[in-house]
Amino acid sequence: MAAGPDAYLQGNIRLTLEDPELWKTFCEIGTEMIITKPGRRMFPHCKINLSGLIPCAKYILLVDMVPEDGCRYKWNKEKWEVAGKAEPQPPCRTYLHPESPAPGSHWMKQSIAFLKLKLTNNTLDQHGHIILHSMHRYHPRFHIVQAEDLFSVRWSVFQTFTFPETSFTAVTAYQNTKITKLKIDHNPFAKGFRDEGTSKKRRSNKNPNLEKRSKMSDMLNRDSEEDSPADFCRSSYEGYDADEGDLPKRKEPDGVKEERYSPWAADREHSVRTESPAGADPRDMYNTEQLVPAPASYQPYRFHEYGKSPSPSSSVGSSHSGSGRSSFESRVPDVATVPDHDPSKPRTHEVGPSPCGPQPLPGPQDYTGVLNMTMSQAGKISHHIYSPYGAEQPLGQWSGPGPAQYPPPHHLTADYTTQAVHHGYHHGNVAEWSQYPLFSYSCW
DNA sequence: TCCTCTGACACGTTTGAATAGT
DNA sequence: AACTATTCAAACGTGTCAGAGG
Repeated sequence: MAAGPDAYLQGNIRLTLEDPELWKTFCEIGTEMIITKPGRRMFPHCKINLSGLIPCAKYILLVDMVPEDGCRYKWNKEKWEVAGKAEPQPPCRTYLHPESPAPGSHWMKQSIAFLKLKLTNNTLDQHGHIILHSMHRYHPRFHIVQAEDLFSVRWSVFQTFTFPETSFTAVTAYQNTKITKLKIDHNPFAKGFRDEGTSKKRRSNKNPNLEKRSKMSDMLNRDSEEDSPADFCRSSYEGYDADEGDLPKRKEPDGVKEERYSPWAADREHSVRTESPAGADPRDMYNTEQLVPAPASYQPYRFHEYGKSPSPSSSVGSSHSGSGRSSFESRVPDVATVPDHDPSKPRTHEVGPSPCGPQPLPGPQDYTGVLNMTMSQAGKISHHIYSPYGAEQPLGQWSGPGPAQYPPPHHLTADYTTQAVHHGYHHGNVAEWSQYPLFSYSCW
């Protein structure tokens, strides 16, 4: 797949985010994603390109959401402010791409969209949507697992990719009118709300509030013309770092180009990646999280490279090429390996929170998912894998929708889950990985 | 009073079955 | 009879808005 020339070669697998410019546009303002009880799709969508896979080997693609930090936020007069500590994490769920598992050739031949991924704030959700807290910040992680089926995933290599520009704040109603406008402008489903749209009827009925919105919209239009993205960013997040001394520092280093991006992204890069001890565990050689090299502004925040960073020139150069795509390649050998799994090791919190890792989350974490899996360790996992095509399909009913040309996946075992959590992601961000299990739920 | 969340609503897109045409 | 193109309605995905509730 044509990853842009900005993709620097770090390994075999290259993952490219589609529409990075759109993502960045949102990110600069502070992306918000609506979460609803029945579940809401993301916009922009998570859409990626993959290359460097072994054409005949099968892979499984997964997405999950991880908190950016341990804070809750509030929208106060045109900017986000910290509003206290985060609520206990809801059950962590993982979205399995409906076509998984499929050969590398299949994944590489076209873009891979996670269109049906839905976000919800309903902690009792029965549809397998990803559960998030409103007014909290998250970012998606993309996982690529080489595995013949979901059973063999346990022995496979995880490769995880994140894109700084995809971080967002979960909300039940849009807070920033600039985001609303952007969504309306870019989401075809919201065409009816565009100014030039045909829905004058509705808009002409405006109440004072609506009028205010309209004015705001006009202002926004002007803003868009007059303000640089950096200004956008600053206007939304000013004062945000000054609120709580013990909360993650949000201020950008002076003169760093990160100013172009929202503190969401930049902050995460600081807290999660920059200071992580690299390659502390030999297993890291097989399990990595890849921070996608983004435009130059992200460079200082590049995630640890296990002591073998690509030359800055190559990465910087690539990031400037403006290919219109964020991409990243994994350096991890693209082969299935058997993790050095020691079942006697503690399952959770086996390593104390790294001082370099993300802010520890407050309060008791909800490990429902992990517990489900762990308790069923002797056999197949007992929790459900949900399918939008058959809501109540129990685990094991993986007869996939659509691409039935691929053998139906098998079961995930509990052991697999714990491995995924404690081996698949055992690297510098130990606290993060151990707190956010990968496979408490799967769905498609 | 403020903030957050919810559900009904209008409007647009997507999807798939039914029908017509070749 | 088989295939393709078109039509149409239902389902679905959006943001808006008023009101509930803490």
